[in-house]
This record gives sequence, C-alpha cells and structure tokens, in this order.
Amino acid sequence: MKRKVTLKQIAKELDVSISTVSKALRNSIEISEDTRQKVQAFAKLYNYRPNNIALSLKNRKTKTIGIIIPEIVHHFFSKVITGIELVANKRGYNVIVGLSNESFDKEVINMQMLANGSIDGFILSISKETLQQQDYHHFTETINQGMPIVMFDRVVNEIPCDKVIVDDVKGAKKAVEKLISNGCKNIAIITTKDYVSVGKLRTQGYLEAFEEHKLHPKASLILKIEDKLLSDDHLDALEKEIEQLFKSNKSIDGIFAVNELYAVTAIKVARKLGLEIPESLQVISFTDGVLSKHSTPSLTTVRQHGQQIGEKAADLLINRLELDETEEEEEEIYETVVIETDLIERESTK
Amino acid sequence: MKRKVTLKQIAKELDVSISTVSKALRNSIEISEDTRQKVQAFAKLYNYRPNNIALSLKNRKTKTIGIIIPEIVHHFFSKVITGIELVANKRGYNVIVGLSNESFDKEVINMQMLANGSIDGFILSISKETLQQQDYHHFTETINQGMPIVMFDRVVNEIPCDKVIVDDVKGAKKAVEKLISNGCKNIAIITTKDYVSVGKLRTQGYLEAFEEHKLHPKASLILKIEDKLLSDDHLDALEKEIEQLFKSNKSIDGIFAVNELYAVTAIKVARKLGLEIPESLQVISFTDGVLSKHSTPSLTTVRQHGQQIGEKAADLLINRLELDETEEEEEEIYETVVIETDLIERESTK
DNA sequence: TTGTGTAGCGAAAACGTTTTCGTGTTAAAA
DNA sequence: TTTTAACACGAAAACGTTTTCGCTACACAA
Repeated sequence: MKRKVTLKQIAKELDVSISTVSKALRNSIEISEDTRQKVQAFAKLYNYRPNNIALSLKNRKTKTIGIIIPEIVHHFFSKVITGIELVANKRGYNVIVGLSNESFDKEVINMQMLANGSIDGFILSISKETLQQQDYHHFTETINQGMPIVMFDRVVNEIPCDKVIVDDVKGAKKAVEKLISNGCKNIAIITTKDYVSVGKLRTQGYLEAFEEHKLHPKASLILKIEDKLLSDDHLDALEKEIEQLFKSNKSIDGIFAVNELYAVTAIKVARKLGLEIPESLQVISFTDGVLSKHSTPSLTTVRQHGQQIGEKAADLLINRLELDETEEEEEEIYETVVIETDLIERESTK
Repeated sequence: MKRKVTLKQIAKELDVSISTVSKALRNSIEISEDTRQKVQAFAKLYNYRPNNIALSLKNRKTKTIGIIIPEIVHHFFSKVITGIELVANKRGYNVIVGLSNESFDKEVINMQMLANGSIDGFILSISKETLQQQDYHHFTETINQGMPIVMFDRVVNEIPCDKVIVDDVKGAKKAVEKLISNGCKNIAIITTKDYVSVGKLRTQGYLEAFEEHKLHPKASLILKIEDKLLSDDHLDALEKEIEQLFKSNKSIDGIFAVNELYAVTAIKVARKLGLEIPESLQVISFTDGVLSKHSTPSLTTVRQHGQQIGEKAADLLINRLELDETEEEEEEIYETVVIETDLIERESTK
C-alpha cells in the first residue's frame, strides 16, 4: 500500500526543489523544456494529484457546497439534490449533504460542523421544527460570518439570502380552478398545519381560487393534518381523519391534497366508501412524484420541477461565491427566484 | 461581514503566542489558570471554531466519507444514505455524495475528485455501465493508494474490500416459494438483463425455488428487460413487453418482479387484460418502497432494509479507518455482510 | 553561592500546496 | 573584458492547526 505521492517526494526523487516541480506541472515558462518533461513524466507514472485539502487551505475556499435538507427519502428533495449536484459538478464543485431529520438541533449541529471551513456556502430547506420555533439565529450567524446561503422551498423572509421557491399559491390555485372548471361543486383540501410554510401557502391558493370564483369556502372542507401523521407509522390515523372528512361532508366531489400521500390515501378511503375516481370524485395532488405517476388511477398533479429548483439554487450560490472573489463588499442585493409549476393531467380528474 | 477568527488573531489581540492560545483552548496544564480563562473567554466571545481544513491537513484525515451511488431519486439508495449518515454523524464523520448516474465515466471522475484528500474512504454501489464494461481499475487503484472502500448492493467479488449485500438469491427464492405455496402454477419473472448483478441473482433465486419444488422453469416465463426501459420515458415500451408476456402465456397466475416499477406496471397491464389481483394473478416485488406501500392494491414485497445496509456499511468503513490508525499493515481480511430480507405480505397476494 | 526543579510560555516544525522574490549561470551586447 | 539580460531554478512565506522542545525566571535545597 503506497501512500499518495506529494510534490516533496517527486522533488526529492528528481533532485530538484518543490517549487520547480510545482511550476513544471503547471507548465510554467520558468521551467526548461527538459525538466518539465521529466517532472511530468514522473508525475504521470506515480499518478500524482494535488491534494485538495492543501489547496483548500491555501486558497481559503473548498469548492464544496453544503446541502442541509430535512430528509432524503423524499422524491422532491432527491430531485433537488440531483439538480444541485448536476450544476455543481459542471462548475467544479462538490456537494456535501447533511440531514436535519426535521429537527432543529440536528440542523444547527450540522451547519456548525460544515461551517468551520469545510464548505464555501449552503443550500438548504428549513426543518419543520425550526419553522415552528421560529429560531433562525444559526442562519443569520452563518451569513454574518461571510458564508452565503441559498434557501429553497421552505424559506423565511426574515433571512437576507437568495431564495428559490415554488409558486405554491399559484400552483394550488391552478389546481383548484381545474377542479372547479371540471364541474366540482364541493372541493375539500387536505393540507398541513399552518406552520409548515408551503402548506399554508397552498391553502391560501385554495382560498384564492374560491374567492375568484365567488365561492365561499366551508371550514369543514379544510382538513389540516397534524404533521406527525405523515410518517408511515400513523397511516391509520391519517385514514381515520380523512374518512371523517368524507363522512361529515357527503357531497364532496373534489379533493386537493398538498402532497401525494394525502392524495393516494384520500383515494383509498374514498373507494372504500364507494366513490368512483374520477367519475364521482376528482383528485389533484401537489408534488409530482413516483406515486402520482405509477399508482392506479394515476394522479393529476402540480409538478414542482425539483431538479430545476436545485439547478437554479446551485447557480445562484456559485455565482455569489465567485462574485465575492472579485468585487468584495458590493451592495448586498438578494434574489428570490420563483419556479413556475405545471399541472399534469392524469387519470384522477376528468 | 467579519471573517472567521483564527488562533493567530486571538494571539495577537491578547498579546500571547499562538501556541499558548491553542493550549489554553485545549485546557493544557502548561497554561496558567489566569491566561486560560482569558483566552477561553475571548474565544467564546468571538465564537472561535477550529478550521476543519487546517485540521484535516495536519491530521491527514478528513473525517469525511465519500458516497458514490448510481442515482439518488430512488427509494432504496435514499434509505441507504439515511443509514450511512446516521452512523457517520454519530461517530463524528461527515458525508459527501457523488452521483454516477449509472455512467462509468462519471463514476471514475467523481472518485478521482474525492480521492485526492477530500475524504478518508468510500462507500459505493457500482453503476450499471461499469458492471457491463467490467472495468474496475478505479476501484483497485483507490484501494492501492490506501483508501478503503465498502461496497453495497451492487458489488463484484474481484475487488478486495468489505461488502454489504442483500441476500438476493434467498430473498427471491422466498418470494417465489410464497407464490408456489399460495397455489400459483405458472409463475413468471420480470427481471433485468444479467449484467446487473442483483437482477441476475434474483433470477437465480427464482430458478432455485423451481428446482427445489421439482418444477421446470419455462424460458418463455422469464422476461429480461433491457435496462433503458427503467426510465420513465420508456414506460410504453415496458408495458408492451409485459403485455406480450401475458399474451403469449395466458395461464400466468403469479408474477415475481425484481423491482417495484416492473410490479406495478405488470399489475396495470394485467388489469387491462381483465385479470383480478390477487384472485387470478398474484404479484410479489423486490424492494419495499413507497409504491409498494401506497399503491392499490398494495404490493407484497421483499424488504431490503436499506437503512440497515447503510448503517452497517458505515460501521465497517469507520472501523477500518480507525483500525488503520493503530495497527498499520495487519493482514488485510475483508468481510462480506449479508443483510437478510423480509417478506412483507400485502394485498397483491392471497 | 551553586545547583535543581518547575511553572509558564514561545519558537518552530509539520501537513501539501502556490507564488513571489531572489540568485546564480550563461550568452549576448557594449 | 565588462555589463546586461534572459534563463532556470530555489528559498521562503502563507493558509490554520497541533505538538514537541527549549528557554526563562523563580523558588527552594544543599
């Protein structure tokens, strides 16, 4: 087992100085053709590669991006990572991933671990617990130390940074309007509690669609699910809540669900109660994941373009990193990019 | 925007040497109570954190693990990452992710980028293209340079390293035996071409189950799908192939599919052809993902315990890393851990 | 007085680079 | 022959740590 070869070793073997080796490898004109060839041949033979860590230390930048997301077993977040990774690699950056598991503490710890020189900047989506506690000091501290952050999807306005978001309100509105124009008279929404920012916004879109069509939303048609029920362990409880919704509102003929799981569960319950999809009940879900595409009936969904979000976020971050290099201390002006949603029509609507 | 504070700056402010500051912060007894307090107070005030990169350079280890997987938008791989991340963090390591996108070149490039000092070791699952080309030089080179690798799921025996695998043969066999004992007489398998190692092994399990029950596998019941058809763009082609399978074998009453997508597609096609699940056709799928659980009917599956695989892989790697520290150059003896599968019974079987 | 021990601190090396600034050698110009 | 310029290379600093070793000053014993 041979250790990785360094400049020093090459220098010693060839009986030249470290500087000469370094310059020879970088094709400096200072070095004679002769020694250059010799050094390069030797380096190739021993498969020399500059040590990244040493470079990072010297250049005071790591060419690495830190990602903090609430969870990774999640179609949307995976897609975002794919997008980030794609442009990061293309632009010469690596990607390091931290999971918060929706926990405030883990989010803080993870950020601290990475912020001490390991990375040049963050791309993150805020954990639910953090959103609930509204404690954002770790974000502001990081930014104050000169490390840029780009937030996506779950963001808060208080933090001065670039953001990439989905137009949740508009996307939800489009979905509900689709249901309306498809003839639904009693459209329910299955959403999350309000502290989840995207849930709140999608609920808002639902309400706006009603307003625009001079309809009056009935409180009993708005089901706000406690977050815990998203986990697989609480599937039963989720089904019960949805069943209750149907039973106390017999005339429901449209469902807008803020995620796939709520949608497929609603369909499952509805079928049990004897409703036909899409004849007597039409369903639209937010988030276009694997369930939407492959379950039966396939779901009409609001597609979020997760990969595109990731790509945009990475571009924003890297732009800022490479801009900081040149013009230090320009007026900090932050951008919020909105990625439009599409409505993908499938079998769960007429 | 204040830069991160360093030992040097603290030393200058307090008019002591860098060594003194370093020692004071690490509670060395060499330093007087007085200066220790002073330094620690100052450090706390300015929120001093040692620079990770400098530490990595000095210690010649990064406390970071590199993961290379074929794709991340995939339930199984996400689960594995969750597991790796869990134990890595618990043991003080970070995780850096590279995606090969099933491409040989990207796998090689990614490994080269990370191997130059950025990480201490790899956990990886081999891309399909690499498996097809059977070119493993980048693995052996990495290992020869003293960087340990742990492979999971898609592994090859030629490479001397620790491995964590699913017992694909046994899992598949259990699934097929379940179908047999449930009364199926004509069991087909939908699998991949043989160069995908796990596909091949699962096919082998299918054959072994037949053998053990003195049954004779019919070639026409074995459908080996060309890999490209896994992508969403080729869904139609996939459906056609499966439809063909049913049409030329009217008596099929059991399907074993090596992944979820094949399973749900088979169900879709079967229904179109008028078959009832599970009454006239029973289906079992490998991989317990979100589709299995939430599609209708839910799928009976062979669960792979992805998270557990990740945890085990991380433990193996870190053990080796921290063992290398102490006893250099012991006899290299590698472990292959087999994670047992479970059969989860759901609605797609009787 | 001299020697010994110890408390408290600093200098410097090391990790592996890159880059600036010398410096010596040689060939060409004066 | 002397000056100059180009050429080819090396020394050293810097990035931020940790750690070994040495040094100074002082207290105490002989």
